[in-house]
Amino acid sequence: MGKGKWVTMKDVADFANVGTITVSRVLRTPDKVSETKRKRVQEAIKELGYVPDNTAGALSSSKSRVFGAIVSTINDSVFAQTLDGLSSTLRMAGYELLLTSTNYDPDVEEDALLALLARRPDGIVLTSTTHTSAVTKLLKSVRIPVVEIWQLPSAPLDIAVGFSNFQAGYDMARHLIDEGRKNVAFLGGGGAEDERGRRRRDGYINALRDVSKEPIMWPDNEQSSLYGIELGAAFIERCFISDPKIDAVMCVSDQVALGVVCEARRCGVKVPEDLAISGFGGFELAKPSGIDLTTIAVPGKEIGIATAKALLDPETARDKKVIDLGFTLIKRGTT
Amino acid sequence: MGKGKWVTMKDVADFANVGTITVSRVLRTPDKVSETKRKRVQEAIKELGYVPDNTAGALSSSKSRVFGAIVSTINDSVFAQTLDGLSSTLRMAGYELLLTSTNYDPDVEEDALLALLARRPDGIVLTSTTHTSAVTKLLKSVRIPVVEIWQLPSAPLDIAVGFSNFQAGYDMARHLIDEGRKNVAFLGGGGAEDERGRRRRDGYINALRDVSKEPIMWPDNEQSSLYGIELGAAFIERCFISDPKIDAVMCVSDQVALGVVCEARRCGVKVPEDLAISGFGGFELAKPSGIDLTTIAVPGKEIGIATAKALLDPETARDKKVIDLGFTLIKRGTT
DNA sequence: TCAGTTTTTGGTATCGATACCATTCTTGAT
DNA sequence: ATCAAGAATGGTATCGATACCAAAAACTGA
Repeated sequence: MGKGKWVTMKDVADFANVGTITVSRVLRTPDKVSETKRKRVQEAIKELGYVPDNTAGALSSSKSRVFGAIVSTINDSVFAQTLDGLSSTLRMAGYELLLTSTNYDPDVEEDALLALLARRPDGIVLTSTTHTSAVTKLLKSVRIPVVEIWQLPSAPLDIAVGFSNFQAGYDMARHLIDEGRKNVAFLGGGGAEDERGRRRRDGYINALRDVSKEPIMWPDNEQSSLYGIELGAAFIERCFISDPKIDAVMCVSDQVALGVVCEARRCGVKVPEDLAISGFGGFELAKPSGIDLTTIAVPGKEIGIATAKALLDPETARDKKVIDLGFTLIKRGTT
Repeated sequence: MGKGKWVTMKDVADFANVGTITVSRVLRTPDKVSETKRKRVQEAIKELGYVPDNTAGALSSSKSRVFGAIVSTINDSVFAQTLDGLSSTLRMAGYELLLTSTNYDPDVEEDALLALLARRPDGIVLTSTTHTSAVTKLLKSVRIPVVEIWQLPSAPLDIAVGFSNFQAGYDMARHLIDEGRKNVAFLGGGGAEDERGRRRRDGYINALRDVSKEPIMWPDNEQSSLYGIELGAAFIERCFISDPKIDAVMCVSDQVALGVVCEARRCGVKVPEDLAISGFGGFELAKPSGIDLTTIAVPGKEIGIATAKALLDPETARDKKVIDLGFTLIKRGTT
């Protein structure tokens, strides 16, 4: 009890007058132990304040009961939902999550992966779908489930959980066109670091081509340092004002759309009469927020939960390989 | 090379014709090995694709090179910044982060802590400062650094890194009063789950008392299910309109403030003439966003970095025990 | 009652690294 | 040339659990 060292399984076994293996069984397969001994052991555990040592267990069973995740950034509310769903589902099953972020740097991904593998995780989650060749090679050589999430890759390494960003972009563009908009612009998504946003933009481009329209994209300069709300605000002033034929803008994210909506209100632009606005992400900008934004709701938490299930039961998940959870286009007041 | 089993240190040693311990030293203390052997070992490592097994290392050295973090929720952009800073700083030092979220449930915290301790982390990070007695007892008995972050506790268990929410609330209230506002309201922060918000509200209450004013708090009903932007939007309609003497509102968060600003614009309320608005959090609602919100910027990332340093060098950190990183009141256009 | 199962239990080897100690090899000073 | 001090290297025990196998106990049906 806190002599500076941890209580070991042997201490518990001696205290309860059983073999160590019996203690182990009480913890892992309680129904294989007689009730008498089970109770005695459980009391001993409580009495001594025993906390099992998983590192030792991992070594001998080669099951770490830990999963590793490499995310581009934690700093994104939709990723965060996924992590929340993932981590809580895993913990209920007795697993933990080892988390690393790369800040969108593929070289970091390689380092991070090596560091994770050194912990011998029972599975790996990746949010990026483009990897260096070293990463791909490593992932193919390990015999653990690898789940790529969010963006569905064309050729999954193992299992993929997510939805099609391309389709999301396509559907939203079609929605705006179907609403009678003549000149639909796309705002954001040009940055090299945002692969998912680019896919949505590709979907938009294809939708416009399908109705023989030329896409209008802003900012055209890929170097633009604006993002989020600021980008949305800048759009009104620097693009919409100077190009008044635009009657709808499809934003790469809800954040951006929020900026557009607020700035439009400030400048007296009527929404949706003068300008229809749509976002992407779908979180808390519904009617009661006063924004009432048309958007695409993404199953962030569901992706986390489905990923956890795939990790815990990879065989079943591999039957499908690609688990498409879809998305929901929510029409609200801004279109 | 992927026969289904991992390459072990012994394989590398045999390949390079050295003892296993030499391989170990090449990885951990390279300058204690002669250059000849070091190079030979490094080549062998690359050749065989050796990835060290940290679970084994942790067992024999009783250093896991993993830190555990228990956060209330990942789903909060300011926490996320901290996690980003924490995780990247730790990884540069060769450590990883084991992450668990409690969803604000103290009972979950206890479970999560036990699960973490089973992994024998080298240190623990907690975002909550109120713990069950079982948790406190456990944390006191372990001989590893425990860092409580964000809200500075009055009696830290070990080390604390953060800032004073009370002071932040106090300072912002004083700012509004100094700007000549007569009736400053506080919006949000009543919920039992949001301890930090409550502290800010306490600071606000004290500031008003100091100038002999009665605090105005909304929603008074603690059960209100509104939060975030929606709460902000609701304030205008349900509180401000019916109580026009209010000339300033101090919001518990930037999210809430954003809702107020947008809804105020929509309803034609002049900001800041009719209503001054302030937020809390300080992220990307500056001038270019079109919102230009007065707020308190919180050193989210710095907290993460300082926490990492404290974990890596607890002795130095314990000299201070409480590391107050402060905050910055940023006056902008809404006040 | 007894052989044949099934259930419960424990002993011992093992996982893959590091700690500790002992040994060998350098190096430099005398 | 010799010895002492220090650097480099390796052998073996060890960390704390689980796997595997074997033994003991309990149960079954004829």
